[in-house]
Amino acid sequence: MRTSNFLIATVKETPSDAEVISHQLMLRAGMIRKLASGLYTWLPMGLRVLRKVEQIVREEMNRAGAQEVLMPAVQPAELWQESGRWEQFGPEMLRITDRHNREFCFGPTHEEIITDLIRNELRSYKQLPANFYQIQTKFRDERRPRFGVMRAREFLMKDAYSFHIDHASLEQTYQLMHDTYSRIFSRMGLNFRAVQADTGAIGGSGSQEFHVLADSGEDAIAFSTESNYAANIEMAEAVAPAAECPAPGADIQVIDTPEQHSIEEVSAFLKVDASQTLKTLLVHGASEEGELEGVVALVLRGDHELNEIKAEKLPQVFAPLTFASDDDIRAAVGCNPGSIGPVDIGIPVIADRGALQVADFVCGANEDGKHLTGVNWGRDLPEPEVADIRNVVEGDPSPDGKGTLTIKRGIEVGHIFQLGDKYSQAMNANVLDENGKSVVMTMGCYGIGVSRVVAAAIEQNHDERGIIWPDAIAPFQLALCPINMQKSQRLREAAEKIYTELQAAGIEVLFDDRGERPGVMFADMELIGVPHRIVLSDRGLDAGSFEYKGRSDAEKQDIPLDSLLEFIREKLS
RNA sequence: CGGCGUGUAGCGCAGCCUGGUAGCGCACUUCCUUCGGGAGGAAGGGGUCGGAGGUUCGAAUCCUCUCACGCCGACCA
Repeated sequence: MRTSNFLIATVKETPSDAEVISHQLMLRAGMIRKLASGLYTWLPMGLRVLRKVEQIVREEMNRAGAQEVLMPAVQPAELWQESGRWEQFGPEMLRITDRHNREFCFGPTHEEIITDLIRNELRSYKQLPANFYQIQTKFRDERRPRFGVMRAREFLMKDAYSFHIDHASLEQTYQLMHDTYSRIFSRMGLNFRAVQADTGAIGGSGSQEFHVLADSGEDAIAFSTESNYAANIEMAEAVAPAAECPAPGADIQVIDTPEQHSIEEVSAFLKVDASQTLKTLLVHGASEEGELEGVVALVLRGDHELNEIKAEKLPQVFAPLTFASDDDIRAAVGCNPGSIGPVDIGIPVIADRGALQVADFVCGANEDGKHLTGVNWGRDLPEPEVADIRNVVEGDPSPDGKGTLTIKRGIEVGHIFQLGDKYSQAMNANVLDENGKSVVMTMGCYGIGVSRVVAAAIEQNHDERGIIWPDAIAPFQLALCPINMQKSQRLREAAEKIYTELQAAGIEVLFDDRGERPGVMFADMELIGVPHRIVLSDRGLDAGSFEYKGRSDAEKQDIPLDSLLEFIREKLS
C-alpha cells in the first residue's frame, strides 16, 4: 500500500476528551473517529487491525470445529419475551419500534436468536455437539461509555453458542473453547490470563474470563502467589481466617463523635485502626418471593469493601442491589448515615466473615453523633448471620489454600460460559436422544470483544512515541521510507523496485511515497506502530545498504541491499 | 441516574468576568528556500461562537430554556 493512496490521518495533538492511552493513540494514529458517545467510525488504518484480530479469531474458531453464521443485529421482541429477558434486561437494551408498531431491539447478545434457529434446525442427538459463531456488531446502551472502543456502545463481538446432549459434552467443548481462546490471545502476542468469573446477566453455571493484563484495566483480578488460582475480584472468595476471634477485653461504651461520619474520620478521631471498626451498610431487602421488602444491614470490617456481586446473591438482599436512601435509613434505624451500627439495630444483620473476627470493635450507636467502643459479638449483641460479602484484598489467603493473593488489573477481552439449559429450557430447544425421547439441549456460550482487543493490545504495547503492534495484528508489517525520493530518480527507482519485490514476497508494506521530510515519516510510522521499518537513501545506495529498525529496537542497523528480502523474511518469521 | 464541567475553523485553545471589527497555534492551499527526527518565510482559504428564546441601540460575552459531549460518583454509614 502506498501512503499516497491510503488515509494517513495522524494528528499531533491529543484530543482533549480521550482519557486512556489506547483511546488517545487510536485517535492520534488515525484509526478511529468518534461519531457520538460510544459510537466510532473505523478509518482504514484502524479497520486493518480490526480485520486482523477478526481473522485470527475466525481461523481458530474454524480450527476448533465451530461453524460461522451471521445473525441479524435487529431482533424481534417476541423471542426475548419468550426467554423472559425482555423485561429483565433493563435500559442497556436499545429498543426500537418499526412502522407497524412492532417492537424490536438492537441485539446486545444473541442467545435467543441462536436458540430459536437451532430448535428449528436440529432434531437429533446425532447432530450434536454443534458450535456456531458469528463476528457481528452488538449494541449495549452503556450507562457511561468511555475509553473509546474499550467501552463503546456499539462494538464488534465474536459470539459462539454450543449445543449438547448432556453436560459432559458441554464440558468438553467448554474446555476446547478455553484452549482455543488461549491460542487466539497467544497468537495476538498478548499477555493474558484466564480467571474464574461471575456469570452476570447471561446466566448459567461455570464461567471464565480472559483478561489482558494492563494497569488501566477496569477489572481487578486476584492471583495466588503459590498456585495458578486466578479469579475476578467479583468472584474471589474471602476465606475465613483460621484464628478464633479474640476474647473481649474491654467494656462497651458510648462515645460522643460529633460530625464524625466516615470510617476514616471515626478511626482518626478515636485513634484506632480502621480494622478495629465495623461499618454497617443498609441495602434494600427481599422477601422470600424476591420482592422488595424492608432494609437489611450488612456489616464489614472498617477497612474492607463490600462486594456487591456477592451481596446481591444473598436471598435476603434485593437484586439488583441498591443502597437504602437517607430517608430509608432514618425510618429504619432512627439516625443518619454515619452513625449506624449492628447493636440493637432492629433489622436483619448479615456480617462478613472478617467482621466476626474483631473483638472490642468500634461501630455506630444508631444515634446521631455517637459511636460505641469495646463492642463484642455474642456478649453485646447476638452472633449475626455470616456470609462472604467483601472484596478480597492483597495478602488474603488464596481460596485454594495455597499461598496468598495479589491483585492486578485486567481488561476483559473474552468470556466463556457453561449456560446449561437456561435458554433451551425456556425456549423449548429439544432433540430426540437415542431412545427417541425428547431432551432439552445443554448450551455453552463464548464471547470475544473483537474491537476491545484492539484497544487492549495498545494498552499493553505502546511507548511515548506511539503504538507498538505485535506483528500478528499490525496494520502493516513493514514501513518503507525513502528519503528525498522526489529529488533522486535513482532512489525512486530503487524504492519502487524494492516495494514491488516485498509485495511479491507477500509482505504487507506501507510505502511512504508522500515525499514528506524524514522526521514526519518516522514520527507517523512510529505513532501508527508499524513493527518494522526500512529507510532508503542516496547515501545508502552509494554504500550498497539500507537501514533497518524494529519499532522497539534501540538502534538502527545498516544491512547490505542485496540481502534485503532474506533479512526481512528472517525478521518477520 | 446524581454531581461537576465543557461546547468559539478539521484539531488544540484564548476571548466571556467588565456587551461594541471573532482571534492564536497546528492542519489545509499557492510560491520561495530547506531536506536524516514532526523545517523557515511570504501570501491565502476556512466560523449559523451547540440550538432556541429573551434583555439591549448593539450579544460569543448578560438571562432563561434546551441539546450534545466529557469527567467524577453511584462504597455512605
